[in-house]
Amino acid sequence: MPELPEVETSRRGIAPWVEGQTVAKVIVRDRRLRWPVPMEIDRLLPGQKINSLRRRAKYLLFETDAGTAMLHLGMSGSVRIIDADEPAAKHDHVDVQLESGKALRVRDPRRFGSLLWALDPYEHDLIRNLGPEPLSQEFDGDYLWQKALGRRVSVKQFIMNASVVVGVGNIYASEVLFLSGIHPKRQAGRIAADRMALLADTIKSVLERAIAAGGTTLKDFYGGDGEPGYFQQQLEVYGRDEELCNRCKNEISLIVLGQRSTFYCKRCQH
DNA sequence: CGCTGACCCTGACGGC
DNA sequence: TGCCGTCAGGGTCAGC
Repeated sequence: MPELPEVETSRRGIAPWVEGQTVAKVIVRDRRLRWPVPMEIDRLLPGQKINSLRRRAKYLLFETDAGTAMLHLGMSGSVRIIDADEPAAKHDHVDVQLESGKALRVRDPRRFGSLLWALDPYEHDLIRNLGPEPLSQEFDGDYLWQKALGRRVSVKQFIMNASVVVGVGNIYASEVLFLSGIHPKRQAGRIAADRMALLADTIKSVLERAIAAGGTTLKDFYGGDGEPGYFQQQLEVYGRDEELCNRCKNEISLIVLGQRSTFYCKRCQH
């Protein structure tokens, strides 16, 4: 469910409710996420003030003087702000209660997400070796082109590789390649510099556009379940196999690359 | 080092 | 109504 735009939208939505707040109590109902929720979360977080809520890749970082809680939403995770006494439903695995009387509730049916603890999250094994943020200055066509030198993997798998660039999930990978006119199976190392520049620019603009859209439709962080659907009307190819390409009216194709569904237009992408 | 495929888990959905 | 197979937007890891 959460791609980078949704994680960023979640961050912006909950930040005003948690930043500067002190944690009153932590309730872990189910420790079995991608990795077991470490005891530090229960032991060290209470009493700490959340200095800031940042995002690195798809991790939400709750920074305190004692350390940082790292939350990843995986495939099916979501977070929202609730009244602390609201009854928990199935899959509501963790509550972080705040002194304001509100609580941050983490829900994750498939439990592919994670909640970890680090003294310095930027040195954590899962974050240390990540590629640049797509919306940062250091990510551009030159970087992508350099990074792709000699790489034979498909460009779609290449841009979805978090050590290349973070935050390009399966939906936006297909979208971005369509908008760039690049065939998803094309080998990464066989793309000319000018086309890589277009690809990098398209990644930035699509993610920015999706964040902007998310900001208007994921507004309800108390009651709602955060179901997306907002970008759906703007999708050009994702989930549209056998429908017609908006640009050339040819049928959109579906293939599998790296075990992930991949949508593209045979006529528009080369 | 680069790359591939198995795997983690629950729920939704379509076909019968 | 229920059962079964398939699929899902995340990522790590072992092994070649």
